[in-house]
Amino acid sequence: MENTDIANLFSTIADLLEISGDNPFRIRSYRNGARTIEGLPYSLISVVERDEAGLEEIPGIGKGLHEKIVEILKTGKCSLYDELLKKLPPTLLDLLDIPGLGPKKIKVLYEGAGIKTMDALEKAAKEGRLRAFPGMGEKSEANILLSIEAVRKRSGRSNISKALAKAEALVGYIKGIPGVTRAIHAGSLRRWKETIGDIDILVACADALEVMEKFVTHPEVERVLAKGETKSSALFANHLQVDVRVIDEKSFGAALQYFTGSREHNVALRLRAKKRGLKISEYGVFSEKDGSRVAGKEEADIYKAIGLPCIVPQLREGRGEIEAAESMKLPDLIQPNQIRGDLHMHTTWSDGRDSIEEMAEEAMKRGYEYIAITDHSRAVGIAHGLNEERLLKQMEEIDRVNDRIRKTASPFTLLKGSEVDIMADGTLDLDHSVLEKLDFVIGAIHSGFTMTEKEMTDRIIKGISTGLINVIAHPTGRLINRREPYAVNLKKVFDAAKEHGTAMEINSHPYRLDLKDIHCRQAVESGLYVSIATDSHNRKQMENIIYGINTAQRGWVEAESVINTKKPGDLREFLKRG
DNA sequence: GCCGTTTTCGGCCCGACTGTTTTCAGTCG
Repeated sequence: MENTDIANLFSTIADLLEISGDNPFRIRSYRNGARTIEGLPYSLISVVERDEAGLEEIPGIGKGLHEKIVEILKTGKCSLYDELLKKLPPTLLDLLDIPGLGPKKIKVLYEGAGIKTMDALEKAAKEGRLRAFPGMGEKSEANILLSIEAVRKRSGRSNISKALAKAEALVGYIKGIPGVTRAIHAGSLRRWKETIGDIDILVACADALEVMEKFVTHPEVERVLAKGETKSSALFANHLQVDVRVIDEKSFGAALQYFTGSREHNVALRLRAKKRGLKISEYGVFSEKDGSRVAGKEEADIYKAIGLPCIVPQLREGRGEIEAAESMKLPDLIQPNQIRGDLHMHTTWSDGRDSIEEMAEEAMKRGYEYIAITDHSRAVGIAHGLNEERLLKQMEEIDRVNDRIRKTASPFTLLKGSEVDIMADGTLDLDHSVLEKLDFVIGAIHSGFTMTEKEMTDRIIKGISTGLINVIAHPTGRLINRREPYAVNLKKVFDAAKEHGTAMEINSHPYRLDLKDIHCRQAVESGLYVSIATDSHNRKQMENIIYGINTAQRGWVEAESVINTKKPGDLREFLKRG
C-alpha cells in the first residue's frame, strides 16, 4: 500500500459519501486527507512503522483518518469503504464524470429510477424519463446526452505541453480583440501541473460582452457550455475545456491569485484571512468590518494583506507552502538561469536526429557551459544503441569536436557519456572498463517493465552498486497518459543512490516528467542530488528543459541540489567515482 | 472528520451560471 493507494481510497470514499448525502464537511475531510497524503514527501508506512501517533502530526489527519490509515496498512482493507459499497454500486462513481451531473442528482436518479450506470442513464435520457425528476427538464436530458458522448470520447486530462500551446494561442487571440488590456492563463497550467483538466484565461478589457462573444464564436469551439457577462466556458477540439473570465483591473491580482489555485491553497488562504478579520474573494481582499478594500490589483498584495510573502504558483498545492511562508522558510527555488548545461541527449550515433556538433551549437546558443552526449547502449537495438567499439569511436569524435570548440576560445565543453541499460539481471549493458573511461554515465531501464516491485528495485540497486552510474534516467519509466510507471520502491533506490553518490534525473520531456514533483521533493529531502535534463533527440527538444525546471520547482528543489547548476570544474569533481 | 490567539463545540471559502424555477437548488471551479 503506497500513499497513492490510500489517497485514492479516501478520494473514492469521499465521492461515495457525497452521493449518499453525508455531511459535506466530513466529505471535505476525506478529500483533504487524500490530497495531503498524495503530496507527502515520505511514505505513510514508514510513519506507522516508526510511531503510529506521528500520523496526527500531519495537518488534516485527525483521529478518524488516523484509524483508517492504520486499518488499511495493517489489513489491506477499509471497513467504511466496504460498507459504502454495500449501499451504493461503484458504477455510480462513473456518473460523477458527467459535467452537469453531481452527487445530489445521481442519488435521486439511483433511488428514484435505479439508474446506476452510464448506459442506463443514456437510455433514460433518450426515452425522456429524466424530466420527471425535480429540477430536470428536456434541456437537462439533451445536455446529459451530449456530456455522456464527450466523456466517452475524452482521453482524460491533457498533457501540459498541449494545454500550454493551446492556452498561448488563445491568449494571443483574445489579446487581439479591441479593448483588451490584459489576458493571461491561470489555473493548474500556471502552476505547471503535469496534466491539465481545463484552461482558465483571465481578461481585463473595456467591453466584456464583446470578449465573450468573440470567445464563444472562436472557429475551434465545438460546444459552448456557458456564456455569461463575466464567465464563459467552451469545449475545443480534443474535448479541452476553456473558461474565460473578464475581470476589472482593480481586481485583476485577486482574480489571478484565485483562479490560479489550487483550491486547497485558496481555502487555506481564505481561512487565514478570516482569522484576521478579512475576506478574500476573486474581487479582492476586504475588511469584514466595513467592507473596505484592502488589496486586489496585484497578486502579491493578496499575500501581503494576510502577512505572507508571495508564494509562487508552482508551490500552491496545499503541501505546506503556507506554513513555510509564514516562518519565512519558503525554498529558494531553482531558476532557469542557474542551469549551466544539459546532461542527457542523443545524437545520430543512436536514435537522435542531429549530430554531436549540431547539439553543441544549440547548447552554446542557449548559453550553456557544457552538455553530456549520452547515446543509447547496445541493448536498445531499435535505437541503434552503441556497443563498446562504437562508443570508443564516439569518444574520439567528441574529443575532436571539443578540440575544434576550444580553438574558438569558447569555454564550452562536451562531456563523454552513455545512457547505458541496466539489464534485467541488474548488470550493465557495457563493459565496465569502457564505462570507466567516460565522464558521465546514466543508467536506464528500457525493458522488462513488468517485473515485480522487488525484482525491479533489486535490479536498479544492483546497477547503482556498480559505482559507475552518475544518474538514474527517468527513474519510474512512466509515460504520462500512455504508460504507467513500473513497480519500484523509490525509497530503497534513493537510499542506495545516496550511498553510491548517484543522482536522480528529472527528465524534462513533457510526457515523462520523471521524477515527478512529489518524488523530486522526496529525493532532495533524502539528501540526493538531481539532474534536470531533456533527453533530447533533436536540437529543438532542448527547450523542454523548462518543463523539468518547473517540475523541480513544484518539488521544492533548490539549485544546490541540482548537479547541472555546478560549474564545469565542480561538476567533474562531483562525477569522480569512488 | 478536523480543528482551536473568540478552543472541546460549533464552526468549516466564495461566487457565477444553468435550468428549472416564480425565488432557488445544484453544479462547478
